[in-house]
Amino acid sequence: MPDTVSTIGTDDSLESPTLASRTFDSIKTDIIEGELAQGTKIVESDLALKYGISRGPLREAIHRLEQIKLIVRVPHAGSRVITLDSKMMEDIYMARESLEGMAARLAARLMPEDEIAALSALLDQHEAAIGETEGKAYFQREGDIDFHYRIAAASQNQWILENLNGELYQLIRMCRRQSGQIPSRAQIALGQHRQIAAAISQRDEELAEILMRRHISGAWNI
Amino acid sequence: MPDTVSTIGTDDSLESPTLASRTFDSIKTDIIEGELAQGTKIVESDLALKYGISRGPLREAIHRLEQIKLIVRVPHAGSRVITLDSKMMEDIYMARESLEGMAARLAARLMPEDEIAALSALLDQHEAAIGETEGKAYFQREGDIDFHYRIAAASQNQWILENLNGELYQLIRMCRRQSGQIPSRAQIALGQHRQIAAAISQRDEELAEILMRRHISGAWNI
DNA sequence: CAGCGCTTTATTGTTGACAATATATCAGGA
DNA sequence: TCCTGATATATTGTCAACAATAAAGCGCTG
Repeated sequence: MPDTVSTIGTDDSLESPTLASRTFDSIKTDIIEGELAQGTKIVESDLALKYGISRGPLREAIHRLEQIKLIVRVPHAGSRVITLDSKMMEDIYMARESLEGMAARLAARLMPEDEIAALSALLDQHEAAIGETEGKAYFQREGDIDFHYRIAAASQNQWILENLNGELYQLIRMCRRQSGQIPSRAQIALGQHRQIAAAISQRDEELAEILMRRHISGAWNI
Repeated sequence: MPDTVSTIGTDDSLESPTLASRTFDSIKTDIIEGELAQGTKIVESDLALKYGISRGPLREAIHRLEQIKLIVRVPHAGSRVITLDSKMMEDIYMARESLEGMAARLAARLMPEDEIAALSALLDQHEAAIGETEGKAYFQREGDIDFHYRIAAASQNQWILENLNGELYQLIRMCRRQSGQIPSRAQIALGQHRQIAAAISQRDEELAEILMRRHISGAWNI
């Protein structure tokens, strides 16, 4: 399942044109992957040394990471890797619920027919993947985000898309990856996805929004 | 109406501890106020000279402004002040609608009784202000945001609060201030605010959310 | 005269040194 | 012993010079 699945859009563009940009990507994955543990103190000189760059670009990378909320920074004192707690995750899931609900509504209004068909095909892929252990792991980790990403993109709302991709999905990925919580609800989630896709296909905005919100709030599962 | 009204929380903290921070605030208000016109090319050396600082902190300020979406920046090419178009404002209002709807729902669940009373008092102030020309101008410009801010704060959802305050309200203020569009619906808006406050007071989450969403989407008026 | 390519210029990206601030260490007194 | 205060250290904030990139200007050729 090569190309239909790589739409995750995390801006991990290979070969960014600027040092700060590349470093930003590196640190970001390091944090999400858990290589840089939660709460770790970030010392600019150390990291600059580690990545073999000067403090200037590194500082820019840190600032961007702060905006993404992967790093918390207090002036003159320093910065630390964020520590996820359940309150924060709850906040994030609620924001996501409302935003993705709206995205689903807009998608029902605006998604082109061919994209709806592609969405359906994606769900077929997922269904095929469930059952195979490898496929299952994939499905529950990254692949599933694809479904949500496509709906966000179909909303044609730049602000919602950027915030979901840029911030919320990152934090959710990080939480997943590190708590190792693999929500074994693949079958249920797939069914809900199918319902949502159906609502979009029928251009039922109201239903699409309700189903998406229920899907997110009810499960804490992407 | 001194202290009950100054809760706008734009982080324009007088005497920020760092140069970059102060410069960020300055440029931000310059852009919102229209002093720096939309689409203006930002030249780092020029601005650094203008504000009497080095390019380092200025760059940090620019990056932060980029995150707030007040500046758009293309690598190696330069940055320009954002130019608001109706599509962007529509996106923003839809995001706001969903986010503030959720905030209203949470506020209905969590807002302490005394804050609800204060909210009511605020609306009384607003009512008194309507009619006086000065008060009217104030009400329709900044004061009204106060109502929405308090609900966002009462949601106790950090993510929603930060995004509303940090980004969305700024852009809306900018749009208002520059298009000079003073929506003369003060009376209607006040009535809707009262309804929302009532729903919160009765702890009716569903209704609070619906009313808030209708208030925002129906009017494009804060 | 239009279009292409080179050279020049302006602007951004990067660097290492310096200044300012906060944290940690340690001595002294209650 | 524990707290208070000053000193020392480490870390961040700021600066000015340097390198790299992209845009502008110019001559050349068809």
